[in-house]
Amino acid sequence: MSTENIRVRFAPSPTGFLHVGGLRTALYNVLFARKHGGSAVLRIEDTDRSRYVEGAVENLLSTLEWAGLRFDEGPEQGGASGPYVQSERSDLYRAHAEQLLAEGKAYRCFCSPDELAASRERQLAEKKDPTYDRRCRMLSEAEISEKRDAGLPFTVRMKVPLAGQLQFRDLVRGDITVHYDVIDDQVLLKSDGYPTYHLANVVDDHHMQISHVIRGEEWLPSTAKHMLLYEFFGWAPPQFAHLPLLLNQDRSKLSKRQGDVAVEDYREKGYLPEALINFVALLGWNPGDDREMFTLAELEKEFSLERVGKAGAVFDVEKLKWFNGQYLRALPAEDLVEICGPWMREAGFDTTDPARTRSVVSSLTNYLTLPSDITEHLGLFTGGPVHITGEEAQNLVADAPAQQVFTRFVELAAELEDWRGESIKAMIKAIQKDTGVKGKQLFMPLRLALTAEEHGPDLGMIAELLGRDETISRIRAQLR
RNA sequence: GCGCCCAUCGACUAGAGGCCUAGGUCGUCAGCCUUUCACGCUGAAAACACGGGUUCGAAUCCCGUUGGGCGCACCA
Repeated sequence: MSTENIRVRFAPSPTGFLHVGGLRTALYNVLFARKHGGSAVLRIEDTDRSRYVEGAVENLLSTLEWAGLRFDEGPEQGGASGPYVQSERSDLYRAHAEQLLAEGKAYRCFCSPDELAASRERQLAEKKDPTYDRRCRMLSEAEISEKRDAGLPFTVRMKVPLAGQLQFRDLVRGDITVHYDVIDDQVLLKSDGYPTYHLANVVDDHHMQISHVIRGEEWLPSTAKHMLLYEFFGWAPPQFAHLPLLLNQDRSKLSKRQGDVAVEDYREKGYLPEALINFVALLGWNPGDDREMFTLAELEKEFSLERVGKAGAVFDVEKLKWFNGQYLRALPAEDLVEICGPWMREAGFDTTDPARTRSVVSSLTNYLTLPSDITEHLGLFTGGPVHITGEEAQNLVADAPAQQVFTRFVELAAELEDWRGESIKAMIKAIQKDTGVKGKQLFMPLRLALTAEEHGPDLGMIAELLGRDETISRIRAQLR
């Protein structure tokens, strides 16, 4: 593939939060740009005033930054093709609509939204395809002037050829053919003067010199309209690559109501950006071999559109969790402490002693998929009397061998020189020797006495973190 | 309804006519490791939607069927 002047864009509309599908689209765009030494442009598509959401742009930017995706041009960093917010480019779209009007490639439509809606319903009722009947396309000059003089609001529609077909090549799907007779006379300019997506994205992609349009498959059917517009304007179209959709468990387009779809949701739950990126990168793309763990930098080297699949991919949170656990466990201890800290404090755990906090986190690392999971295990190290529930467990602690172990434990623990995991374990070995109790009979009562749980991290570590006094007191509490 | 697109284990996927007794990963199950659990390790079950072609030979090419998705807004 030619590498000169590769320019791609990610063009979200700020209607709320960044969708994970959007994240993947942004990722693939950035990867493609980096791979080919090109530029990644971020463009805000906010031409729908009615869907404006306060703070959505800021949120979008901060989320992309969190994910580690950097753009070369955009509303924040600027660039030679700005402005990068469509609502600030209205004049440009209007001028181009005027040009099409002047050249007879578009026409004014005075039909009101209500009329159109009624017409649509009528057609649906008659089981016909809901298409615009093009009545305003036949308007005479006189009729047009009359309506304009009357101050009737109008939209600008593109004049789609009545017959024939159009073909274009998609980088992931190959040649695609669309017949003109199924394409509506698409509205290009709304009556409020703002452009529709179709006009704005073509005009902007051209003026921003976008070489490759990498976007979701939901745009595939309307790409024909875009190709036609390029033709109308006499511009060379960019290359298109339509990515397979991200799907719910039931294989419908990934949406809310069926789990989290906002990147922010995952961020708040404690997923690491590295894990999300790695996971989402593999939804529709693969390196061609068995590797699965990829950093952003590695992806930038490996990515290619040729290896993007065509079929939709189900967003499987289970695998995302696995990735997150992998990345969490690979983290340096200090980083993990930092990440888990807020969750621990929120759960009421005292993290003022750095060494102790670090030990607690380290002992629990293997139990974590999400950093918040740590709160479920903190009880092991917090004060208070231990309540052993369950008949079997209670019997185990009350049994003679256990009592022997406890007695000896208390004796030795009081004299143990340094209270560390290793030496505590050695001490337990000594207890085994002294009492003759071993294996499960030895360890389980101790574990129960200290934590009331049958499972958990290394006993020596737990005792160390509990501290000598607390450990002894808990064992004493079980003495009969 | 019409149009476009898609179709390999439950999920993500490898596979570009013989290398396929269909490979890897998540999940599931079993074993090992461990005082226990978790982590880790080893192994197992698990898929080419169906029907026709083409070919000496098809998961791979063609056609059809079925299934699924998306689109058909003065939303993007």
